[in-house]
Amino acid sequence: MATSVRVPLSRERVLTAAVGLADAGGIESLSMRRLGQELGVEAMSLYNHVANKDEILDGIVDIVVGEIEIPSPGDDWKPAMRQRAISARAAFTRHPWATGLMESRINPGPASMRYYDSVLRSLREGGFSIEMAAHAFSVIDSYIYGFILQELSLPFDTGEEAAEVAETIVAQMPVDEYPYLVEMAVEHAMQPGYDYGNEFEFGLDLILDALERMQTDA
Amino acid sequence: MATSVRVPLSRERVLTAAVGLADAGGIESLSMRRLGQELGVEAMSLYNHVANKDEILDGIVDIVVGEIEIPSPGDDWKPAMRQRAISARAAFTRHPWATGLMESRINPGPASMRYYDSVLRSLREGGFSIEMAAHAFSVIDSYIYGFILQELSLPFDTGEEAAEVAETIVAQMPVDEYPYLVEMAVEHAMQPGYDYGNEFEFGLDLILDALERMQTDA
DNA sequence: TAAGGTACATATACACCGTAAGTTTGTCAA
DNA sequence: TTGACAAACTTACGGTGTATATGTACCTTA
Repeated sequence: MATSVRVPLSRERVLTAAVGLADAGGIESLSMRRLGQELGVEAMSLYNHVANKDEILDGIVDIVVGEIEIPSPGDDWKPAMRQRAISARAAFTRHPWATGLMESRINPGPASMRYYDSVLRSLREGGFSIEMAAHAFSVIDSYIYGFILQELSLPFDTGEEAAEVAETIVAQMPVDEYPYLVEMAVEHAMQPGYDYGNEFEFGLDLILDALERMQTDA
Repeated sequence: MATSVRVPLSRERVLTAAVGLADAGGIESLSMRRLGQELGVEAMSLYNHVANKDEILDGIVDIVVGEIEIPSPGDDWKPAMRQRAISARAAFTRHPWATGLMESRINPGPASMRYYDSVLRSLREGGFSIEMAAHAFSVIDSYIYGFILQELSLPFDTGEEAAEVAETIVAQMPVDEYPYLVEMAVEHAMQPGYDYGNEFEFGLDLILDALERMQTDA
């Protein structure tokens, strides 16, 4: 009688729906009840496929990390690092909620492991010693996540928006108390064509060039 | 009869207690009810001094930022940036919960404004153009927050702990699947004397040196 | 001294949250 | 047909932020 084909739930379907929910309404809109609803199921049914909500959070972070393009064997380390940085920023921009989750998530999933391993491989094959590879990994990764974190905490998305927001903020800011902040806002952030996102590649290249110099000098 | 002197609640007392609660039990232990309890008051009484919980979160982030040593007028930009980076890391290490809050907090408080302004002043007085100051600010800040974020997401605190954790992780890791991860763990992180925190100054100096070179070359 | 206003603490209530425990249902093998 | 098992559902508990309404203690002014 019931012609509807029962599509069974699965860990994968749960996680995919969770990513969709977080994308649509932010991480705070991801509750077990809403997630169940999204899947046409009661909240408690989800517990047949994941141990608890923490496991869901770990899982969706790993999904986002899995979207980052990883270096292939044989790639030159410098363009490879450049590319993976840009790809990481793109992934976290698509899923802004994932950035804040990084801090609280302890258990790396398989995609994260593969990601880290391929980055280290790229550096080691590029001639970095173990210690220098650790240095390079740390500084590049810190920069990537830090930049994304800062970018996401800005109260605007586009350059035009930035100018508007800056204008209203400056208007109600005690100018003589924060003169350099005002200067930066008025003479830089409020200028036409400004886009904070453009800063990303400046810092990235500064770091990559410095690492390259350090490597060739040694 | 009642000899107890009534100490009235205030926004400041609320925020201070909130910082204490978050320090003691993490940010998820900070609830309005527990906070009221801490202050000997019902949860709803807090709303006479703060608009809502978000305002508390904004407020305690600003308190943490206020603990960062800021450059004084006249300081050389490079040691000033170095010092404020180290001081920022120390502040966020004392209050780890604040790092994750940075992403979700939009409204900078007075301490944050003063902090940003003094950093910009240091760079501008150090000879950076507005554009270069923006570049430098972005790359240094991104690095600082990114590093802290990474450091906090490590599942260990000390070098010895790191070695232990690495050992158990590697033991259950498919070695041939993540060879470079294993190499890094065994030949670096598990070595005596290892401490991820030492990476901080390497990356910091790499960035500061690169900025200095860029400035003198120009 | 009395009256009125203001500031702030409280009490109650609502809609949500994660999840423990127990019960029912759907599906497939014997 | 029966039995077993997986997976869905139901109910319930103790927590969350906060809207609303209700005291209550103090200060100001007459």
